[in-house]
Amino acid sequence: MTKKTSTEWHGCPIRYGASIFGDNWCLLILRDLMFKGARHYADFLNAGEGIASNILAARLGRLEAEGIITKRRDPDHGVRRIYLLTDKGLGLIPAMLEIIDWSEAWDKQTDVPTEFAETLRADRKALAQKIATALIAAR
Amino acid sequence: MTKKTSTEWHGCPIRYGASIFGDNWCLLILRDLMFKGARHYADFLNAGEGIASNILAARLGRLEAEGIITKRRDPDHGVRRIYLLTDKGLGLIPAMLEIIDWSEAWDKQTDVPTEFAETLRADRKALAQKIATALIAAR
DNA sequence: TATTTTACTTGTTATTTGCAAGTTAAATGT
DNA sequence: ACATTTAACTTGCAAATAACAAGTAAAATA
Repeated sequence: MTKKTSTEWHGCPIRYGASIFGDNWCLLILRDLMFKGARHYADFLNAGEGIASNILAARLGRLEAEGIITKRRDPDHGVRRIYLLTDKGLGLIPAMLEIIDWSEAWDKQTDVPTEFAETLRADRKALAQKIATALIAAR
Repeated sequence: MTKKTSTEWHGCPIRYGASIFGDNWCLLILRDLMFKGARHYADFLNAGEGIASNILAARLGRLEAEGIITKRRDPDHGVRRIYLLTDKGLGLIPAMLEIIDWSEAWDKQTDVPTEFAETLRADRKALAQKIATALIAAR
C-alpha cells in the first residue's frame, strides 16, 4: 500500500472502514465485545481463536487509538483493565449483524442460534439497538 | 492463526465473515466491483490503492474459491477476463452499505456524495436492491 | 512476605506482503 | 505473415508482519 494518503484515502468510506474491518483479529475482538461479554485481556486471549498475546495487545491498541474501544482500570481488581466499546464502536453493531446474516445465509457450516437469527431477520435495527443498550448498561 | 478449523470455525458467523471481510484488499476489491464498475484485472490494479499484481491475483483467486466472484472470458477481447459478483457476492452489499454509513458518521475525512448518503439513510434495503439489480443487469 | 493473577513485552522464527521483473496468450498494426 | 502490443498473470527476492515461547511488572491473595 503506497501513499494514497492524499487523494483516495481521504473521502473513501470503505477505505476507512477497511482499517478496522479489514483485519481478521479486530473483527473477532469486536465480536467478543459485542456478543460474548468479553471485557478483559484474558477473555480475548482465551476466546478460542488462538490469538497471540503480542498481536492482541497490538490490536487493542489500534482499536483504542481509533476511538473504537476504551481501556480503564477494573475497580474490583486493580491490575485488570476493562475494555469497552465506545459509541463509535457500538456504531459497528449494524455492520456486524449484516455479516452475521450473510454468513448464516451463505455458509452451510455457520449456525446462528434460531432465536437470534429470527430476531435478526425480523428487525435488525431493533436488535442492534437492543444490543447497544445492553452494552451501555453494562458499562 | 492456528488450527481452529475444527471447533470454533464451524458455526461462528463472524469467524466465517472474517475470512472475507477481515482482509483489507478483499474489501477494496469488493468496493470496486460494487460501486466503481470494475470488471477487469487492470481495473483493480489501477484503482489507485496500489495493490501489487501478485496480491491481486491471490485475492481474486480467494474470492473466486469462496464463490463470491466468478471469472469469465471477455467475449469482446479474448485475453481479458471479466470478474463479476455472484449472488453470494451481491449479498455483501448490505454489509458494505453499513460500513459506508459508519465511516460517514464517524470519520471526518470520509466524504460520501450527498445524494448517496441521503438514499442510504432513507432506505438502505432499497438502495442495496437497486445496486444489486444494476449489477445483475450488467452481467 | 511469598505466591499468584493479569496484562502486557521481548526475542526469535515462520509466513505474508510488496516490489520489480518476467512470461504467456490473444489481439492489433504494418 | 510477422512483429508489436495488450492484458492477465507468475516468479524471485527483500521487507514487514504474525506466530510462538518465554519473560517482566504491578497489584492481589494466601
